[in-house]
Amino acid sequence: MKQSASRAPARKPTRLRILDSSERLFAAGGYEGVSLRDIARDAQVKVALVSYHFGPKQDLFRHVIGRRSAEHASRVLEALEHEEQTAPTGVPALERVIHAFCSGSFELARLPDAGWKHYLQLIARSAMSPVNTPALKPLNAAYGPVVRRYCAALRAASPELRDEDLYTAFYWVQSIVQRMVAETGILDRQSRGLCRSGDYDAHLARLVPFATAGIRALGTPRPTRAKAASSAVRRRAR
Amino acid sequence: MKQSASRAPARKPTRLRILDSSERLFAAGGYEGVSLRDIARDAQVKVALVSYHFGPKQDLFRHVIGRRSAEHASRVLEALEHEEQTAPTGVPALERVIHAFCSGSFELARLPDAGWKHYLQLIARSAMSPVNTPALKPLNAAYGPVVRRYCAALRAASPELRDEDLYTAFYWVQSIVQRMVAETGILDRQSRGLCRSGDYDAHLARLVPFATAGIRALGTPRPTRAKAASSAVRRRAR
DNA sequence: GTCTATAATGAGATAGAC
DNA sequence: GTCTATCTCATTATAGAC
Repeated sequence: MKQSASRAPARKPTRLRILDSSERLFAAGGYEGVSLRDIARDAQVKVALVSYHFGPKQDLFRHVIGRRSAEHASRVLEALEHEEQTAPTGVPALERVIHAFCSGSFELARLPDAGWKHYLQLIARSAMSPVNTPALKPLNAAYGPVVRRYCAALRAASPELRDEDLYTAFYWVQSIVQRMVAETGILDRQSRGLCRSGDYDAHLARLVPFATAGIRALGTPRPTRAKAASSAVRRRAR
Repeated sequence: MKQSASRAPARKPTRLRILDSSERLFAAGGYEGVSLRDIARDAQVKVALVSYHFGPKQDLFRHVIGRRSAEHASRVLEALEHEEQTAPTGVPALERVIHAFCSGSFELARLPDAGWKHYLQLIARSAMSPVNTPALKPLNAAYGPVVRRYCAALRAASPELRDEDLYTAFYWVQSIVQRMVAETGILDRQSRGLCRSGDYDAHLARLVPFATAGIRALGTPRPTRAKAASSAVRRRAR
């Protein structure tokens, strides 16, 4: 909390500038797509300073993740706990669980501090890699409890669902949330500007009923699944 | 179609081996995460041969995309056209449109030829980058018509939906499909082995009713959205 | 088509002066 | 903490012999 003595425009501390630049560039270019030199240039420091403060590149990357993962995870968890405390029966309804999960990330994505958006883009990107990104272990550690608690809440909210349906459906909700906070611009283009990536109010208002109805539909018995699969799979003309 | 004269184990042509290795490695490591040397080693050729056959790295990447994008796009389109031809009214029901879209990719993902899986992983990964991957323009060209045709079919199948809801919901279905064919292994771990990434029959049997019910729910009028947004957004304790 | 050789650049990391 | 200087290695790409 010490303040600079001069009247010169107070520059952010070096470590912070490096972290912010890393976060932004890693989110845009991926771990391998960004060099320490890119980061140093963006942060307006010499390259050696990056290594001095954070060691090897992998450690810098883990610092970027570790700076926000715990707070993100507790945010999402607290949203669920708030629902559990305010629900009359102690068991929040399905749509409240969905709402808590989605809004927990959406609220961070639209904060004026763009850092949160970059962080969320970064983990969305990391979660799409089929192979071990340097952040895989720390991410699992941070978000494992979140997944477990939400699965338990979903289980309580929809006892008619089978476990496989529940896990898969929750995975799909995660996929959608990560995709939206990634703000790739694809939706804006596909809709010719009708939908805007940053309109999280609209996304939330649509996603909650969409996911709720989708999950409920999995609980209602449906044809033996052989029918749905056979009709088009057999058409192998080409 | 010429066959080798000797009895030695027929090796695939060089260009093909390079393309297959590139596809596999790019899918796993991303464009920047894989070097031409990695590819040459995997394909068991000298590095110079890669440049000789495909020019600079970006051109190689575009060759990898271009080799399958047209066929993938027509597969997905043909699935829709087949539904349109067999539907009594000429307008396939919502769930048939969803089914056509998902099965069009799922069928390719589980072919014995792993190349298709790698290709699908690669485009799923590229679609998550917030910034221009070298494949962005060719991908838009190949899949633009697919998106337009499916949006039109969804519009015809659910006239009660607003355009914004339709575009967003279809974008979510795309997100889920891409996520599933990416086969990251995350779902397997979250479900502790209960769900398996490669079980596309199960995925399809769940995704069609999930998405159908989700989209239908967007057509039913719902509270002014101010309610859903206000209840939890205002809790900003931290 | 395939090879060796090499050019030209950029990468991550460290040593040591200030 | 910050800088300059440098080391070592890997990268893409090309030239030219076979």
